[in-house]
Amino acid sequence: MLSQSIEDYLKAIYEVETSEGKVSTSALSEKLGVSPASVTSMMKKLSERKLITHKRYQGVKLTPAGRKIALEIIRHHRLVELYLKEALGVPWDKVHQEAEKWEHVLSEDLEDRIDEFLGYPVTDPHGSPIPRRDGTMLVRQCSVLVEVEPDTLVKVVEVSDHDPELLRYLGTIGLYPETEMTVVSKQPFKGPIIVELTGKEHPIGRNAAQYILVEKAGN
Amino acid sequence: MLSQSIEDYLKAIYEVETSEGKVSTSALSEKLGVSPASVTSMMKKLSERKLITHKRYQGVKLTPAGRKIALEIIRHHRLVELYLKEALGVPWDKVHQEAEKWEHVLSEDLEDRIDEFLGYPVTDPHGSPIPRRDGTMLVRQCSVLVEVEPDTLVKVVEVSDHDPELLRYLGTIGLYPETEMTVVSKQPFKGPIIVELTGKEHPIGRNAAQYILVEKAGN
DNA sequence: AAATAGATTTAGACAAGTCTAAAATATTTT
DNA sequence: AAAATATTTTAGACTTGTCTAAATCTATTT
Repeated sequence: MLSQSIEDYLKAIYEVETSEGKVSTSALSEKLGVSPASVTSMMKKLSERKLITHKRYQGVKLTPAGRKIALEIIRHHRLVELYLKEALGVPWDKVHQEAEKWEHVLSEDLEDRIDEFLGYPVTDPHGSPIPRRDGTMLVRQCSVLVEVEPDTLVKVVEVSDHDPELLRYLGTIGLYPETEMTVVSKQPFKGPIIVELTGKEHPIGRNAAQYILVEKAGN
Repeated sequence: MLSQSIEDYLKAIYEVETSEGKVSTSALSEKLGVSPASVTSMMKKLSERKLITHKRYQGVKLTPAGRKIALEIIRHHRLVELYLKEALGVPWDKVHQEAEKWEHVLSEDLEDRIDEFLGYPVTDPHGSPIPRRDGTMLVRQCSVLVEVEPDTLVKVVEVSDHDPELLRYLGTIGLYPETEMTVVSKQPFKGPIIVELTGKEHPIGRNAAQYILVEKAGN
C-alpha cells in the first residue's frame, strides 16, 4: 500500500505535468503546501521506487507506473465527486474538498459499485474526464474561454474545481458543463468577458475565464 | 483534528470498556494489533489530552470528552455500514472493513446527509445501535444466545461484526437482526446450539453464539 | 563574463507512532 | 510468604514526512 502522502504527490505531479508541461520543485511545493525541501526529499523516495524520474535541478517526470497510480487516484477523486453530487446532493462547490479525503480510502470493490450506480460516467461534475480503470482517459479538443473571439456560440466543457467561490458564482448564473452560451464581448484592459446565457448577460473575470474550457457549439 | 490513530484508540477503549468493564493494556494491544509498549505510550498522550484517566499498572478509563469522541467515531462507523449496504448493496460481511476506513474521513455535513438519506436510522446492519449526534445511545435489554434456555422463541437483536465468515454463514441460514427463531436445543459438551428458523434447523457453535444477542419474542 | 537573484538540494532537527529488550510491578502458584 | 509467571512500563531506536537554515546550482541582468 502507498501512503496518502505518496498518492498526493503523484497526483500533483500528474496535474502539473498536464497543465504546465514541466514539473518543478517549486510548483509542487506550492501546489501541495509543503516546503521545497520536503518536495526534494519525497522526489528521492519516488525515484527509488521508480514512480518518477528525477534529474537534479531539472524537474521530474512520471514513469508509466507512476502515471498509472496517479490516474487511479484521479479516477477515485472524480468518481467520488460525481457520486456525492448525484447520490447525496452535495453542491458542486463542495464535492472537491470531500473527494480529497475519500480518494484515498476507496476500495476497488466500492469503486466498481459507484461506477455502476452512476452508469459508467465519463465526466465529473466539473466536466473533467474520469480516467478509465485501464489508465486511459478521454482527450478532448477545447479552448480556453479567455481566448474565444466575441460573437461565438460555445458549449462549456469543463470548469476548474480549484476555487469553490468561482463555482458558486457560476452556479448562480447557470453556467455548468454542457451549457451553451454566447461570448458577447471582451472588455479591454483585461476587463471581464461578457457571456449571454438563458437570455441574460453576465460578466466573467479574465482570471476566471482562464479556468473555463469550451468548444465551438452548434452552428 | 485528531489523528486516525487517536481515534482508533479511543474507539477501542470504548469497546473494551463496554464489553469487559476493565480496560487493560494487553486488551488494547490485542484489539489494535500493536505492541503493549505502543499502547502505554499512547495512553500517556491521551492522558495528557484529558481524553482518558490512567493509573499506572491499573487500566484506563474514558473521560466524558474521550467518550464523546469515541461515540462520534462509532456513529460514523455504523452510519457508513448501513449506508454502504442500503445505497450501494455492499454485503453485510464486508461493510465493517470499509467502514473502518471511512469513519475517519466523514465530514459532519456528509454525516447529516447520510443520516437523512437513511431516514435517521437507529441500528446498523448488524443490529448495533447507532449513537446519536448528542453522544447518547439507545440501551437495550437482551441476552446472549448461548445462555438462552431451549424451547424459547427469540428475536435476534444484534450480531457481532468482527468475523466476516460468521456473518456469511448466518446470512446463508437467514439469521439477521429482527429475525425470529426458536432455540431448539443445546448440545452437551460445548456442542452447538440448534435453532429453528423458517422451518429448518441449523447448528450454531457455542463460540459463535457468544456473539449473537437476542431478546425473548412474541408471547 | 561576472554578479546577482532565484530555485533546488543538503544537512540536521523534530513530531507521531511504532518496535524490541530490559526493568518494574502485579498476580498466581506452590 | 516466597517463588514463579504474567503484565505493564521504561528506555532507546526506527520510519515517515515534515521543517529551517545553509550550501549549491541555474538563470538573468548588467
